[in-house]
Amino acid sequence: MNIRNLLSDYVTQAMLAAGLPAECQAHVAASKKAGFGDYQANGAMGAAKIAKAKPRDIAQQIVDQLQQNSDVQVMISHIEIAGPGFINLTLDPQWLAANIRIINQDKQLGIQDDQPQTVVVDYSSPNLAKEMHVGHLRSSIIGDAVVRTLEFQGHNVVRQNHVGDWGTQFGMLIAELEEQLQEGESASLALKDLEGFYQSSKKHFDESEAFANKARDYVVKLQSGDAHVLTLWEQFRRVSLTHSQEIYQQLNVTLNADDVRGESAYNDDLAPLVAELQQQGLAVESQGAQVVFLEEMADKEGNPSPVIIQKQGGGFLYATTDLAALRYRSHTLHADRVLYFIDARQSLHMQQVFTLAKKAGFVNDNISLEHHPFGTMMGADGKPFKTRTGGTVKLADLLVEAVERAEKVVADKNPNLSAEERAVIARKVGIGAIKYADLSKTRTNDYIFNWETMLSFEGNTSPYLQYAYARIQSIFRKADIDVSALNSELALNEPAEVALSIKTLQFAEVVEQSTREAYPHLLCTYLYDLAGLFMRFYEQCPILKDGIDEDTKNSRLQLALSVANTLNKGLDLLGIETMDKM
RNA sequence: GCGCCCGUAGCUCAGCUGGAUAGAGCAUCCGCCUUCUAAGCGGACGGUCAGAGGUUCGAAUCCUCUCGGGCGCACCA
Repeated sequence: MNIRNLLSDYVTQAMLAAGLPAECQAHVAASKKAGFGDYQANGAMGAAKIAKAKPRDIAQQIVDQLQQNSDVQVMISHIEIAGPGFINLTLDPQWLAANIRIINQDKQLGIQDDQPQTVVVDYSSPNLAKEMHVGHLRSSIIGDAVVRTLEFQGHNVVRQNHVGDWGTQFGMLIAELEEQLQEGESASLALKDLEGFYQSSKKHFDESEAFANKARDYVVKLQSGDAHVLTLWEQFRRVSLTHSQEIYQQLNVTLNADDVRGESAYNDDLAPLVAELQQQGLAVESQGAQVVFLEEMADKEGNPSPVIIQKQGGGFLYATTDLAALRYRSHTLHADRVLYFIDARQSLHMQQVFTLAKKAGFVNDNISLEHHPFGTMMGADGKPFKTRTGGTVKLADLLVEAVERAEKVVADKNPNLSAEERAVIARKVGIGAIKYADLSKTRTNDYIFNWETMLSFEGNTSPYLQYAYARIQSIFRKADIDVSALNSELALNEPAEVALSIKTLQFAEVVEQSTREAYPHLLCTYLYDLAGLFMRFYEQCPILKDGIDEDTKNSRLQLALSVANTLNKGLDLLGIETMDKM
């Protein structure tokens, strides 16, 4: 149940019934200020211009029609026209109360997408040659939040972890691995420190001519399918994927081994793909390379945008692999949408690949190809986030630090917890804080990573939301009844109760918008507002205190339940865990 | 040079398809715990929405230009 869509439908019907042209839009939105109703329809002003009439007269005609609609009569308690022609709509508390009861009986919290789509989501996609670092954080957690939300809406989501598991650097790594294995190391032990391994093999490569030649030879052997080299490559790949998988587990990211479909998976498709582009007359030789010139993306002077799909030496590039992946995603996975959560710096590349894929017929006509870029994670100095010594921050280290810092705060705030409880809470709080700090910002901007603001746990942070949830659970424990079994009439008398009910019932609107635009921060803002309204309700509307009659108590318990369920689900969609105590 | 993104309170950020008096948090200051968890609540202070034009009933939001910042632009991914 989506309040805004519902009202939008009613207002649109009313506008048509009032004889206004179909092009007129209802423009329904939640009101920003108290005193302007709960929702407002702003379409009368625009319609007045089209109909060449006075805005307030048009508004009155719309209102007259609305008042004849029996559904509106149930839903809306008060309609007024204000200012130049705003139509302010106040929701009926009884209608709100009835809907709170409905969502309390519904695991989907009133959310059901009527048109399930197949959505392929490309996210995380680390390079297996190196250890996962902070640069992978945003893609992994933003992508995962959108994936979880799409699945909750009932879409068929196909995760694609397009890992970097192919290319020239693997010759060097495999050669290094071979040497260390000969010294009696096991693969998993040799690769325990993946970052160090990469550096030592790079050093080896730079310093030893013999080793460098071997590395180059292994690249060729790898690509021609040499059994020995392939075995080494598989060992390397397996260990590296295990590293990633550990990170996903700690981060509570839903990717697993089945979702991995790396660059190597498209290896056999690349040569035929280039041949096909040549046959279509799209790819031409230029300076020894195979290039497609896209006039669709020409610059001011009309110079088409070049996409190199094969190097002069015959090697393929990531554009080629991405094209092959796109074809697979459209023709084999039958995607309606393909979402890419990739750094904003890749925008030009993504646009080229999308344009070319459509032009060459590698994707179906009505597919939606979407690059959802994000900015860089910055340090407090406003420069890309690095360690004190200027190195790359490993994701594993970052997560450990988050949990350690959280544990100190948890111990400080609540000394009554057992060591076991404290450890579990610290993990959920620390990981949640790091994820929420990222998810709550508009993804397209760079964002400044700051331990202090993130773990101060005040204001718009995940602990605030988790705390709101824990407070509600604490009430339920104290009430000592099965709150989910309650199903009596609610009475929403206090302004804090009404405001909280409305916000709770707006969950569906926010979920819809956040997947449509792939913006999890909309969900964060919503949850923060919801938690804030709950805190106010908590202060103003006692539930279990003396002097509260049974009906009021049961009403408030049910309202609190709807909030708890919404907070829990909302945080779950962000990949953040809740707890009953903290 | 061309292209993309960005510029909102001292700091970190919201501001939805143009809507009514631009909102939070932090910081600063003032209140509220013999407890439904103070990781909280209430209040105060704080803005020429980078600047200039334009579009219109109405612009932080759309268009143009200027300034300032970030990032891309043929054989790495």
